[in-house]
Amino acid sequence: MNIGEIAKRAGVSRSTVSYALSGKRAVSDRTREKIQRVIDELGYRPNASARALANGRTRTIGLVFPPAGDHYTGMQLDFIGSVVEAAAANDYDVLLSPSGVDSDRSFQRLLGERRVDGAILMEIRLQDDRVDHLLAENFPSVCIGRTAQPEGDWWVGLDHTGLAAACVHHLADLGHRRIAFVNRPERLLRAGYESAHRGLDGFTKAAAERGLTVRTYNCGDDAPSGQACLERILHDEPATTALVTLNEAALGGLYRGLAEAGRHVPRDFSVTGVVATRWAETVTPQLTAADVPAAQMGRLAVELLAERLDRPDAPPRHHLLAPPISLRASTGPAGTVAPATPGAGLIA
Amino acid sequence: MNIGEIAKRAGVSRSTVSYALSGKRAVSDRTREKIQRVIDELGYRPNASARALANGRTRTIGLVFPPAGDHYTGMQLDFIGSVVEAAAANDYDVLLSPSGVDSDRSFQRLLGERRVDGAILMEIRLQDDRVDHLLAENFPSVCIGRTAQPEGDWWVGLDHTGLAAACVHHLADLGHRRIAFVNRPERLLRAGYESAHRGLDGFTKAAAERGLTVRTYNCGDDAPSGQACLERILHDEPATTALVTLNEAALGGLYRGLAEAGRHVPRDFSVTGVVATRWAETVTPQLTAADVPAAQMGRLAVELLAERLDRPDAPPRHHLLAPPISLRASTGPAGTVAPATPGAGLIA
DNA sequence: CCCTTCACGCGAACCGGTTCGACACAAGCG
DNA sequence: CGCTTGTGTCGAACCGGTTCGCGTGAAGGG
Repeated sequence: MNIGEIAKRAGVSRSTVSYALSGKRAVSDRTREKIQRVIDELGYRPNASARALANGRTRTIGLVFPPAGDHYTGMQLDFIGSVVEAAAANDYDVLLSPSGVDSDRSFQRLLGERRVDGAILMEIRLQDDRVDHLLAENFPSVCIGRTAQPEGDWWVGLDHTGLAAACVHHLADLGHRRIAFVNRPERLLRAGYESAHRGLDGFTKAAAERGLTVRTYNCGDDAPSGQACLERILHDEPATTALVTLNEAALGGLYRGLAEAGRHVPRDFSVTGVVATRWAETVTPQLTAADVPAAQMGRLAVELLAERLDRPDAPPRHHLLAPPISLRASTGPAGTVAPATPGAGLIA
Repeated sequence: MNIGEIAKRAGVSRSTVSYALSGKRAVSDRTREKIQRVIDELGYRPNASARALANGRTRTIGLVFPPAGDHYTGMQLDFIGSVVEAAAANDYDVLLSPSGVDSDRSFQRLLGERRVDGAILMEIRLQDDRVDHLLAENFPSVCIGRTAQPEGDWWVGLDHTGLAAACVHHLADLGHRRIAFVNRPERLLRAGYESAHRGLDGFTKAAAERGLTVRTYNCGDDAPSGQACLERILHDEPATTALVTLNEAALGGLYRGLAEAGRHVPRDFSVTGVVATRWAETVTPQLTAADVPAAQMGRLAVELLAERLDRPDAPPRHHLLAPPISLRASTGPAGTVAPATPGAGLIA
């Protein structure tokens, strides 16, 4: 079931079969039909490895998606799904690599052994050795996220600074004066995760601008951590009336903490942040949040990469997205009422 | 940067380099070291396509994960993550294919073009043409889930029938007499999705055994659908006091619906089902549920596949898992109190 | 001292495609 | 009729590895 077998049965040479398939040279209708008949009959499909070896293209892209922590977040799932689908639409396969750093074995396999034509990197850090490495080698890649110096690179990014700031302004406009910021885990912040840093920056600056009293927290990527974090927030400053979060995995826990503290959302306490639509709609009340347009970002990343692969010396391109805040049900005016006490939130 | 270049610089033949690397024939220490030095210096890594072509193994496995609907569910994410990690531990890469059926282009690429050594299939249907196809071709594969006739195949499955029944018994033991079943979307049930069918079966039979009054529902894989579904449940039978669900994506919506109907969980209404730990802990109150041990299942699937690849004519193996129900906070005794009225759930 | 044995290395063939140069043949032109 | 042009096909080389058979030289045994 290889090209030689097809050639033999069709009574032509291997090269003619190849040309009939690729169309790169003219083949007479009669010959082509004869070949096609044999191919259909035998269900022949050209071997991908042989083809990749011969023409240097694997038609596979690598998706480097390090686990953010012990597990994956819902947002990562959305990215993966959208990348895979966009890739399939462009006739690319997607190879997954759970690599966090340059030196990971899986990263080496993907790139060093040329298993992929190009790569899409997720979970970008401000200083990212993977990105540096690829840039130095001029290896075709596109980042979902951007480093501290993204100039000259290809990426699709989210304006975390602006989004976090927008959340602050939204709350300030509603009259909130004491708000908390619930970030990703400290480990990720220390590692230099872009969203954690830029989000914190945007939050801090906007809060200063508006003269708000703020505290910032790191919180594990899971519901129990979220609950614990909320308890800490109310313990540190009971007069807090709102929070902004980037941590969608903790969201359920934050809500639970509020419920247990007797704070009714949104009457006694407003919650907002940067969270993908799908997850924002899962909680009760639905979260007013800046959307993370994961599907769009995945698609854009694949399209940029496809372009870069087609024209190896095209100038770098990028997309910086700043989606709007979707107003749902989790924010409201800072009450003129006194800080809630347990039970106060219970009058429907 | 190919093996010939290395050979030239080390002053040996290409075959010697190959043997030095693979260890399949003796190479003198002196020669090996000389070769190794050149390799380290140039950062050489053998080309994966060439290697795959030569020895017929790609060291890549395919993960076929059709989107369950418009999007992916959290459980799928857990499977993907665990498969990727287990594969990396076994020195395999993972190629993703969003194929639902046999004839999908991506499925053809993966298998027909021999991009992968073997495949792991997710989202199995009772009658599944992908599985039939692979079985007929004796293509090395392992299913996460099982078809109606799983004998003779390789799979890792969950005893959905037993788990759904266990949920029913748990609720019946607590005194609930009227319970609802919230299944996956009707489209998936009609398509023959294993979990939807076996879960429904187990639920129905156990309920009959216990003489319960039940209604079953299909529900979209998202929170708004869950909320709508819950409204329908209470509209159809206001005396319903509990529900069992397989639909983790709808869970947030079910809870919201209960809250809006003024039913307090677990005092007025019990909720349980089959849901992965991570997601069960996200909702408030945390869900009492049969765990879906996704990490373990992914790992087992990879291990089975690795075994099958190493020994092509090993007899079929499988694992049927029946995890216990984790008691959390969402179920309680059927109240002797009258059905809740709005507001009644608010006395903390 | 000769013959066997073994360790080590080399060249060639092969995996299954793609692609280039050459060639045969027919058609078109003066 | 000879010459150019164009069309369709073929053979060979190549991509970058792996593997088999063989040759060489040194060591070991009788």
